[in-house]
Amino acid sequence: MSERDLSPTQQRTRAALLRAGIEVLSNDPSAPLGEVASRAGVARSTLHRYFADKTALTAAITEFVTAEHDDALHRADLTEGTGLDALRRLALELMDRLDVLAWFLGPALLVEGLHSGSIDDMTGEPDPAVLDAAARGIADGSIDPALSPQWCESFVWSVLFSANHAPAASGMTTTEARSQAMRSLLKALAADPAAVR
Amino acid sequence: MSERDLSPTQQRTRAALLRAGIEVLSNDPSAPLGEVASRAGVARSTLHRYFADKTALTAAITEFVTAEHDDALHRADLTEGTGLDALRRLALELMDRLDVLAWFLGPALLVEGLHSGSIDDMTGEPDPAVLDAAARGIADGSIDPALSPQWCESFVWSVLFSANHAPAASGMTTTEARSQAMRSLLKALAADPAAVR
DNA sequence: CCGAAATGAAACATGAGCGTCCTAAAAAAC
DNA sequence: GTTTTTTAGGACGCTCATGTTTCATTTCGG
Repeated sequence: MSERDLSPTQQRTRAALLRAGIEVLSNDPSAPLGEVASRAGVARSTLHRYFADKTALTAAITEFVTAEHDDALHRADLTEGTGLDALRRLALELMDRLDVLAWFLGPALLVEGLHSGSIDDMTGEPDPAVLDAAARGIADGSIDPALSPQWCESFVWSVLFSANHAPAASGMTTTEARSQAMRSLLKALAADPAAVR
Repeated sequence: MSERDLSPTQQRTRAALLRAGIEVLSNDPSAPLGEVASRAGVARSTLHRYFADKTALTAAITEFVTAEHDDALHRADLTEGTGLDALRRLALELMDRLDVLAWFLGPALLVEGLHSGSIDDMTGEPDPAVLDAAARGIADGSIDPALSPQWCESFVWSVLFSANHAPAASGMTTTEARSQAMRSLLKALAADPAAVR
């Protein structure tokens, strides 16, 4: 009861609402629903016709973003090549979806809107595939053995966060931020940082 | 009208409220004020006696955290030594204050609670002293010339963010996270990453 | 121990966002 | 061009956090 069984028209408005929800709620999780609606170019009542609750909206958004994340994970093909190369491909894929994945960098880290609003629930998403790739990288000598797989994953997201906010915060362009982010990421993770072109 | 002219008793409750405010509101900026009060072990009316508005509370918190940040900046003595060493000292000082500086890593980045709640207001705090140190590091050959000063600063905060959340997200200890964070930071920024012990 | 200061607890009015519902208008499908 | 679908634009009651006020109680200072 989430996506199919919708007319083409409905699918587009639904998609617009999800996009708007990500844009608005990523910057201010407590923003009124009316703001999401107007951002989507839609009346508040219409939003409510597609998503009953605010929780229903956030759940749908999370589902949507998760799908995008899974797609990135799939295309990165983490089981291929050295561990470092896998994480490099992953970071590149994730960067191409930063506008959507901002959802994971904003409210999801703090509120984790799905279930509860409680404090200290498991923030972020420790993905086993990423942990495996990092562990493999440490084993195959491509990733710095002084780093733990958990840190590697956390660090990847940290760099993505910076790459996403740096353009707005300081005055650098998106491409500048991304290239420097990739360089910083690889140098930090590599067992042999000098080999980073 | 902010801190002095307070009895010792009042100073302690005020400090407790600020601490509680940081703890609670950093994780959920839209948390009820009653939650802040109870966290401080104080009645909601008492909180309101110290801070009229919610904006007054957040402003006082920001002032308090900013003071702590300035102190870290002072102790780091950014004008001393190479640029990379300066940033290293800065990161260490900031890490010792992560519990307080979490305020800058959470709501302040998104809501920037002081003035408006609008979107795309200047997120974060581009500090000229840090930019200068980074620029000096690039000039003196200690910092990777492929990185811009703006990115260096953004990256420092990014790593701090990760060091703060990694323990909760994955299962690593605080000391693990901090040591790996420092290593990652230095390797990424250094012009000669191999020289990082 | 006693006056002053500080707090706890509760009641209260207010406003904002939410969720529901309804009707006329617009847009799409045929 | 007509029918069906989808939307806009409200009105409405509800909940909840907020901010204010008052009064009894506790704690502090000398």
